[in-house]
Amino acid sequence: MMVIIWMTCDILTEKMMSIIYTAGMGHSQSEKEKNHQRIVEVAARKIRESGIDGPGVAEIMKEAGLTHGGFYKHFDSRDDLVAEAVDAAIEQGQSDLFKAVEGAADPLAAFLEEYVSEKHRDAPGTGCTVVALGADAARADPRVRASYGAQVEKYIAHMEGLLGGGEDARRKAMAAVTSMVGAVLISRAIDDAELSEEILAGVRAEVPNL
Amino acid sequence: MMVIIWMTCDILTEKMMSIIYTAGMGHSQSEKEKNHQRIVEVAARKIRESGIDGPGVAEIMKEAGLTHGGFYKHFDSRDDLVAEAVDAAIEQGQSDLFKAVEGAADPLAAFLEEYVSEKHRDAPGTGCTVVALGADAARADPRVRASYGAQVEKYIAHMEGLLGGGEDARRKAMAAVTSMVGAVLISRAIDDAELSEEILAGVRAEVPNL
DNA sequence: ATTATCTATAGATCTATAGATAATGC
DNA sequence: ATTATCTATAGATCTATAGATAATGC
Repeated sequence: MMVIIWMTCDILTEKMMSIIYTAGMGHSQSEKEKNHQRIVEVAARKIRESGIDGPGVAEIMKEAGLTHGGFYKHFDSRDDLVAEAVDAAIEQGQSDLFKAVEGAADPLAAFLEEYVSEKHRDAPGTGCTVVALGADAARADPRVRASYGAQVEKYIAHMEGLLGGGEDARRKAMAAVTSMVGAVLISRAIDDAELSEEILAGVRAEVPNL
Repeated sequence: MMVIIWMTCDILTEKMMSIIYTAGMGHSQSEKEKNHQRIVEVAARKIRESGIDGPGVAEIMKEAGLTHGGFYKHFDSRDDLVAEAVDAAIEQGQSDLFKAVEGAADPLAAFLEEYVSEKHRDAPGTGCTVVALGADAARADPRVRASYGAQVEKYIAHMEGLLGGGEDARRKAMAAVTSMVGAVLISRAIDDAELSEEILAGVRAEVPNL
């Protein structure tokens, strides 16, 4: 999408010209970096929505405002994009989550309300990658599996802190994380809206009792 | 695969001829039913291993000992096969699970040891469909989502019984089922073998404390 | 005659590449 | 001159179909 801004002043500096032209054509190095980042961001959303094999290269490029032929000047292969996109998806999903709960009076309750929610269920494209990749991750590139594993470990450590010490806090944290991930996964899959909500509410209520 | 048995006796009855021929050629109605069932069974395993979109029609037919052209005399579309295969996968996975734990002294412990196990983790093709379809189910045909939801409800009801009554038994059962599903899902995806086993062991140990 | 399966292929994908085009940056 | 992107296409899929072949079953 190219937006042309007509200016009433008579002089366009070289810099301004450059920005306007490259916004549409994109042949400078700084534009390439922005394009690269946009491709990754589009892919990070679409693979969470449609699975790792879901979106094609042409579809991703089109949504990033480019044609599919240019893709291979940015990435050696589709798998390379996926590896980058999974990392971006993990980072964005975690960052949004932590931002939403920071400073909460009851951090555990806030974390559960944010994660085990209908809002999260209905927005896989911007949500947690551990849920969204589901069974895909087990069949994916080693890089994807490594990133996935690191993120799971991070969630467990975070939950261990929220559940407040104790001898078997780590074990409880693993039960909590698996339950939260399972709840969002299942709530997305089932067609019975009532059961879907009941499962989310049930897990939100039970995890603090672990 | 066609096995021809050479017999030393001189007389082959019509019935015997029929069996030998149709085993290879398969043009009788009873053979068609067997072929249909074999296609469904192969698909039920392969979609749990590779996802709903994973195996192609040709690949499934080949593994069932047929050529891909004949597929559409058995099913109107690939989606129709998937809907049937998901039901078969759910039935087989549940049946194997319940058979393995029936008559156990401690039914809850037996259920957990069977489900939240490395054996289950390493055999998705014959395991629980709720885990194996993961995020695929959310994007699938309404028939698949309906079957998936019914199976989740069945697991919750079963777990409610195992956790032994109580006021919030159903809520605890939902936490238990989501944790079990999440644990097997995550244990399959991560590349760190130690963490994978730790998560399974942790959930096995914590679910009875719910 | 009917039908279950086979061979062959149409038409629609999808990943990746080749060569042209139009910009940047020395 | 270099390079980021574009158009066009090769080659490999995949679903679905058409018509031939070889069996069943009246």
